[in-house]
Amino acid sequence: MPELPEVEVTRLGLLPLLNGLVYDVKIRNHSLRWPINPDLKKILYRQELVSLKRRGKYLLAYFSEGCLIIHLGMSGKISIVNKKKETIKHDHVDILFKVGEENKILRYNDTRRFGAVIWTDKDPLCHKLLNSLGPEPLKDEFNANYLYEKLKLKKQFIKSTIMDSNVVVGVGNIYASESLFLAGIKPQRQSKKIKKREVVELVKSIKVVIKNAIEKGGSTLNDFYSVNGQSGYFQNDHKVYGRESLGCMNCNEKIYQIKISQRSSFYCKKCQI
DNA sequence: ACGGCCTCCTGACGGC
DNA sequence: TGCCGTCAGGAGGCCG
Repeated sequence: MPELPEVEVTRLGLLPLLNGLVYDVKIRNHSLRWPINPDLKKILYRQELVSLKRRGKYLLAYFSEGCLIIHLGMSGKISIVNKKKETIKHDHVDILFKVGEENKILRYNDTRRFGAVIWTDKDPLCHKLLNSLGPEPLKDEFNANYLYEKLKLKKQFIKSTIMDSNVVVGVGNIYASESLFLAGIKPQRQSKKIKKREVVELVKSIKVVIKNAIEKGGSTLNDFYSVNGQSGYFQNDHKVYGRESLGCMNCNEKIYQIKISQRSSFYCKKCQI
């Protein structure tokens, strides 16, 4: 599920845990992408959750003495539950908080276990997983001049480049196809051959696509508490992703599906040059 | 340094 | 019904 918008929606959903004190940690399965620190319970005990930030698709839970870096991988979900809620398959981690008079549990579920829960007592932005990340797509540092300079050096396909988190964070497989469609650029164009005026469109498109998705996700934020963190933005709204052999929403020509670096990519041969 | 490929893992789905 | 291949929203790591 999680592309950047989903992670941002998750972050917002966790805000009610702020200022909570950890009184227990339960780890049912340590083997995520990297093994969870076996001392995590000892480490987090009595620490306060001070702030919740996001960098790309990484969720940063700052505690009094360090930071928990959480990545949702392909199938990770976080929800807030209470003690009565029974665990289901793949509920790997619970962090139990006392927030004011209430007990609240942060529950991490991840079917495929490509996600990560990493403790660091240093600045998480200096962690090797985060220290070379590119700009956030919605910030001004991500602009046409910046991207054009990056693309100038790149031989790879444009779709691969915009999905490279060292170029810009948060553009996943869906939004890469969607942004390129909106910008009128074929996913298999060589990056260095994209004209400046096309880069201007591409940057605009990425910002629009990401912003829309966050808004959609935000509109289902109420579900966060009641169900299990899943939000509803994901379903429709895709102009090309998953629409192979259907009619293009602009011109009605058929949408093609190709593989680029093993990932499905969708585009319209007529609308994208 | 770069880019392309493989990999981790579970589950859903389609074809035979 | 079952078995097998393929595919899935990520991204680090390895190799040429």
